Amino acid sequence: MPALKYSRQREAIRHFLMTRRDHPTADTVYTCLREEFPNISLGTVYRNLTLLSDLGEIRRISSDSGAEHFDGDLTPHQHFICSRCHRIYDIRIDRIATLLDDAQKTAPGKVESCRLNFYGICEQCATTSKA
Amino acid sequence: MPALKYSRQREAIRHFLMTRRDHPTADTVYTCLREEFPNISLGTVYRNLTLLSDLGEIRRISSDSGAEHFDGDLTPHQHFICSRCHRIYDIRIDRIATLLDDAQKTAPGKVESCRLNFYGICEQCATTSKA
DNA sequence: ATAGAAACAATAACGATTACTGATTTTATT
DNA sequence: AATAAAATCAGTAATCGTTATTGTTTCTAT
Repeated sequence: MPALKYSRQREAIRHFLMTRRDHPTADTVYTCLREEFPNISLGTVYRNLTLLSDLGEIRRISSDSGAEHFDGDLTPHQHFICSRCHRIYDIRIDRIATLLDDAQKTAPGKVESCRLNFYGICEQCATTSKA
Repeated sequence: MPALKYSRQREAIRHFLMTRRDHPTADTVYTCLREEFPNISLGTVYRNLTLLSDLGEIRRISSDSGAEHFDGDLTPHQHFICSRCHRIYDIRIDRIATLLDDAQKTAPGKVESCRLNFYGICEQCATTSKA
């Protein structure tokens, strides 16, 4: 692990994610940051997103359906993903620790974390489709 | 939903997945089926994998780290994914129904299913890295 | 046997991500 | 403050997984 050197771009990416309640993709981060850094590169965004998530400062959400999403909220929570519009909502479940214990009983290795996504149709899609 | 017409390729793909205990990617399916169908196309494999998972006859596993994996085992189970070698192991957790109920309490929509993956280092990787 | 529809093989196209290159910024040292 | 080494950058090309297209083959119902 090489020493991290400060970079304005990385700080901006981190800050951007912290202030968002949704879960942007790399491309969204890129597009939004171009206002502050008109010639930031998409490669820079990807590199720093990977860096930050390796450091555990942001979370990576594999939402399935194309691109990965990123989450600056590190408090323990899960996601409800709408199967129609693919929006990602935060939800909170207790008992995650118990889940990990349960899994450890039969897992062929040391269980370190879990990822728990729920799927369904969100209220917004449910109401609009009734029309 | 158009009527499904029989195809030898699709049956072979289904059968292949049923007889595997690991969780092959589309590319693995493709490579292995080429022994039986020397000029099967990768597009055919993808199309039928999508078809079968839409029909609910196989499961799609978003393992993160590149390609998607497919699982012919429909019995309720979860996966333990090694963060080092990315192998996917089956594990079984009860209480999934309870989880869905919990999620429904705060979810902004109708919860239909969940995907629960556990992450860690598998025993095989743990022992080999000690060397 | 035959005609229409669905599935096919082959290949091109696509979107997301990574790798490469030479220029710029940061940091440590004078 | 000037400078040198190293990390990071912007820009771009390349890669990878997947999907779409096209003209041919295979099913299935008549």
